Amino acid sequence: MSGPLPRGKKRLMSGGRKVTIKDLAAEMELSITTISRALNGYTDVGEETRKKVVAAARKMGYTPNRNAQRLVTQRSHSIAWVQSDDESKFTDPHFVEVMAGVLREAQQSHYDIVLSSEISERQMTTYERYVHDGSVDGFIVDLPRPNDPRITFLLDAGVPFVVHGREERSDRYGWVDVDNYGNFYALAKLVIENGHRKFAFINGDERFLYASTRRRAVEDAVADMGLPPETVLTLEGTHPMGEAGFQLTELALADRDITAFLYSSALMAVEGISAITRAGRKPGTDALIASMNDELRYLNLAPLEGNITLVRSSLRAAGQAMVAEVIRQCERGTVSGTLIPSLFDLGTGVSGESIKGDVLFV
Amino acid sequence: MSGPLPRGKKRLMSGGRKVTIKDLAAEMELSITTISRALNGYTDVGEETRKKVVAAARKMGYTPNRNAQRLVTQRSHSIAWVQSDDESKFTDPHFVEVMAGVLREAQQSHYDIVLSSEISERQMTTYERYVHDGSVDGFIVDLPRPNDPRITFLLDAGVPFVVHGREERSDRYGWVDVDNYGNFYALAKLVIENGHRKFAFINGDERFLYASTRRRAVEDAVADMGLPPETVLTLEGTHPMGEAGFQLTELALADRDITAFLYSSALMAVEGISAITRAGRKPGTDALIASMNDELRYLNLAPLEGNITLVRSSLRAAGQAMVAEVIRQCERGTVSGTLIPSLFDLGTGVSGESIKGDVLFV
DNA sequence: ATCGATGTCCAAAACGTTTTGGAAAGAGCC
DNA sequence: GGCTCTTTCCAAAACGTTTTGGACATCGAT
Repeated sequence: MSGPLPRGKKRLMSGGRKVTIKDLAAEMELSITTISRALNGYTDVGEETRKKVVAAARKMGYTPNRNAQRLVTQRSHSIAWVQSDDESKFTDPHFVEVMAGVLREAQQSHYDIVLSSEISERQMTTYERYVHDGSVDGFIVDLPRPNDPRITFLLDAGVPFVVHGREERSDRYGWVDVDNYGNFYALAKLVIENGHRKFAFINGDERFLYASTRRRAVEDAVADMGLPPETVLTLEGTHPMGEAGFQLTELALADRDITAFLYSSALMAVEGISAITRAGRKPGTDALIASMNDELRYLNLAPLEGNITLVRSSLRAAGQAMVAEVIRQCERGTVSGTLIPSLFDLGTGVSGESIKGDVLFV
Repeated sequence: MSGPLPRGKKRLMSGGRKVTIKDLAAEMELSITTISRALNGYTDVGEETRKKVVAAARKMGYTPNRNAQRLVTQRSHSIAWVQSDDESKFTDPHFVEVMAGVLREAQQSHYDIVLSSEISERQMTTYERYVHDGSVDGFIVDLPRPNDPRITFLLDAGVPFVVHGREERSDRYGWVDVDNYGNFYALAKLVIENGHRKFAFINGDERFLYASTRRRAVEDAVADMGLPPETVLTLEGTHPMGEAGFQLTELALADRDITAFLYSSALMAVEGISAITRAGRKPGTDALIASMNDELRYLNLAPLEGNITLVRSSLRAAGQAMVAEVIRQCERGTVSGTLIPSLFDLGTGVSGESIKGDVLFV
């Protein structure tokens, strides 16, 4: 009992070769032109022939060779996402959340995501290579910094890309962003309006624009409310992890005048809350807690519900929007910005009464 | 003052075309054969010409078209990693840790990682497509289940792949794994040898092999030590997140006979410890805590140091080993398994004395 | 009958590489 | 001078598609 191995679908020609368009053309006694055009839905092939071609293609297990397609069409249907290989950034849980959105949208649009990591110094060479060797059609740029060289390069190269965030040049490129300024201005205002005269702001890494923007927003709010700059104690977490949230909160707790805590990330907020609890204070009543909530799937905020004021925004939605934007640029040539909506969930303030606030939706 | 835009490096020919090997050949008055062979380090081109070719290629900014190379060589230098789109699995922080290793190794070996997510039902179509359209050379298979259809398919297709874990067929494919059985057998034995007669085992999702193997190991250890099965209360976390660690520990705390807690993941352990603390017991003295430690970068275990027995193993190293294995299969045709080492860090037991144990390194 | 549309089909070129199978020139040897 | 061996180069084929620019009927209208 020897012979060819039984396979679910036959996908190989005799000799172990994969089925090509030529095999299909020979089998059907048609030209490869007709096969190609039938499969790609052109109108210049008869309805009956098209059906037969599609059927035969399925039967023989024909799948067009992606690299041949890419070579001739000059489009790869792939998007690059280059990560910096720095410990702090890369293992950030926020990243996974964005990625979930990126991958979902890519899958639905039949694009591939080419992911790579590279140490900062050599990152630009990776971008150059991808631009010039035709392996991707566009780029996703994450966590922009001021005057980000990646943006400079991509703008100059004239290649499609999207940035997760805005800076000076954001009218010239595609971006997806949350209203960092508006959200944190509103949060700081909320804190002050609820009677707090000194509060801590546990921020993210201010080398990144999202964090420096948030600091500016909080400081502006303090100033606009006619309070002195010392009203807010801003502490910078060099990476947005829980660890920093705990330590920085302990630092802030040393100042007994501080009655409210504003966090840049819910990940830091939960750790901060555990520091506050350990210090013998009750979050939500002894201290007002407010935070950005990026909807990290593995972070359970339910136990805190009601005791914390959150401005919720989906990083996953941002990921989806980014891929959609790059694809639009590739296929329609349009460039646009997308603001991801934020939703306010008000919690409780000092001695448990619920927070007053007018901003419910941004 | 009009004219061509100044560029750092000229990479385009007049007309905006990218520099091809033909342009380079024309410029140098050599054949494209010679250019190609010079650039690829063949010995049949003179040393002087090679130097000149390399210099000219750099000067003109020539980068070989990846898709043309792929078409003619029939190798893509890419590896696919298909994720299931299920919430629970995909947002697992352990995944990011593995990915860090995967990307680092891929970058060093000049391979691209093509990442995609797909709902379970349609996952196999994605695999089929990647196998047949030539877009990748091999696959990474994550979190295998018993009789995993992905393994069946890839084995049948005869394409390079590596699995993060072992099952019945693991002598026929490349794998990378930690000694789940050995580690958890040793941990359970340690718990029992230190005098505990009833303990909880907070396991991961037992639909996955790593978790069912761990359960088997723990149960075997209990039996081998001559104790009844009720000695261990195994609780299954449907996903290996903190949340489950908290809730399942609370469940186990209801049984006052339980004096030790064994966790499948440090992520669950920290949450469990917070539940134990909340219940008024002191981890490390009132209760023995033991756990697997996958070295998640964002998880700070320092505060627990000394009070928890950990078996440490790097998921990042596993990621690196996986990529290396797939590449070896592609380039050398060899298939092999790699066991990632584990290190025991002993903590303290009941009333604070340090844990007794003979297994220090697996 | 002729002409222009219309509906189907196809041969050949093109995409940018690598590889195969030599060719040409010189060196060394008898 | 003829022979082989090396060194250095190259023309042409091949990889598997898509696209261009027709060809060839058929059909209606003139």
